Formats: sequence, C-alpha cells, structure tokens
Amino acid sequence: MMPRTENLTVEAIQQAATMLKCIGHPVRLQIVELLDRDGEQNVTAIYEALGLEQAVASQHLNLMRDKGVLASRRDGVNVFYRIQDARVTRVIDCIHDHCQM
Amino acid sequence: MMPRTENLTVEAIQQAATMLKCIGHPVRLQIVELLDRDGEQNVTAIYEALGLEQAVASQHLNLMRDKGVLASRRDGVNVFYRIQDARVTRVIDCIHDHCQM
DNA sequence: TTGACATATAGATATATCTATATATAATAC
DNA sequence: GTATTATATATAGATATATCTATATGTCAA
Repeated sequence: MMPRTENLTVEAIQQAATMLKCIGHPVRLQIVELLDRDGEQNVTAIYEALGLEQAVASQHLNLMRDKGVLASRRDGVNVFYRIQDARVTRVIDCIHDHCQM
Repeated sequence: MMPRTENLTVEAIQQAATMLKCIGHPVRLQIVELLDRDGEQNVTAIYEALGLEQAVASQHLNLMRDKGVLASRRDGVNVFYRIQDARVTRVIDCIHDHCQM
C-alpha cells in the first residue's frame, strides 16, 4: 500500500507535477500542441512554425525529452520529436475543451 | 481577429501556460487537489494536512493567488483559500482520470 | 575536405524555492 | 483600557533552477 495524499499517491503527484511543469511554459505548450495536432516534426519545422530561435526550440525539446514528455529519433541530419507521454495529449485536449478564449 | 498559434490564441496559450505552471509543482498540485476535494481551507489546515512548513505553504498560496488560480478571504486571524480558476478543477479531474498510478 | 545545413551546448541573466525571521490579529491578564 | 502572550500568516534574503543569447558541434553532399 503506497502512502497517499488525497487521491493520488505521492509518486503520482510528483510525476504529474513534472509533466504539468513541462507544458507550463508558453513555448513548450505551443510545441506540444503542434506535435499533438500534426504529429512528429523535426527541429527546423518546429522552430519555423512557431517563429522561435533555433537554440530555444532545441533546448525546450531536449528538456521535454529528458522529462519523458517527448521522444525523438534521428534520421540522418534531422531529429524528429513526437509526444511520448499520453497524459500530455489528455491534458491538451482538456485545455482545448476548457481554456478556449 | 486574434493571431492564432495552432488551435489557441497566443493569449490563451499564455494564460493556460501560466495556470499549468502554477499546478506544475508537487506542493502546489497537492494544495489544489486538497482544495478541490475539501473546499476552502485556512493556511494552518493546509500545511498541517500536507505536512508542510508554514512559510512554504504561505508562499505557494500567495503565488497561486497572484496568478489567479486561488482566491482568499480573511476571517479574523485566519485566511481561507479556495480555487478561483475553474480550469484548474478541470485539469485536476483530467489528472485523476488519466494519471492514476 | 570543404561547405552547407541541422542540431546541441556553454555561460550569463532571470526566476523560483526554501530557511530563517518578521509582522499581524486577537485573546487574556492586569 | 493597555500590556502581554499566543496564534496565524507573510516577507527577506540565500540558494537552486530555468531561460535565453551567443557559440559550438555534428552530419552529409559535392
């Protein structure tokens, strides 16, 4: 029996917080939304689509991969990123349903 | 017509990211979950329920109030906090549905 | 092996977090 | 009523973490 907070285990709280923190940045939220909508993309496609500095995109992508939110594969000179954590897709859907302005 | 990113306006992305960042910390996620479950609580009830330092709870509560996630009212010596941003409740529900471990 | 294109990393600056301390409010004693 | 104590909350400042700008590295084609 795991220790519990209210409804989630301490471990689930930690993991959920890490995931939410990952998408709790405007650039990262836009990246995740793009990948959710259009599927995997290479770094160039991502920073061009969003009007970002290449280095900024690369760092945010690396961060999200490190945290398990994204996965990547290299194909020659290109590195393609995609959503890895299905919970992210769920939260994005929730945002779309409830955070439209 | 607002400028758009993919599905959300730039402004909606900003606001959503701010809200997600707020709950993207284990302590703040636990606080929000507690308030979502049990309704408004004063600072003492919150830090005792979660085993936090008083100052830590106070600072996280202030931060979330500043960002519009929580609201507060003072009753004598006590300050009661409650969830203000309904989107937070939606995301918490989503976490409960999909992030159980 | 040089040049062009694609991605990653170092280091400076900004932001968040925690520990230690202070302030505010009210009850009690005098 | 005023001083004193207890209780509840907030803030300052040190430390840790995240972010961006500038620069470097990696990969392949000619």
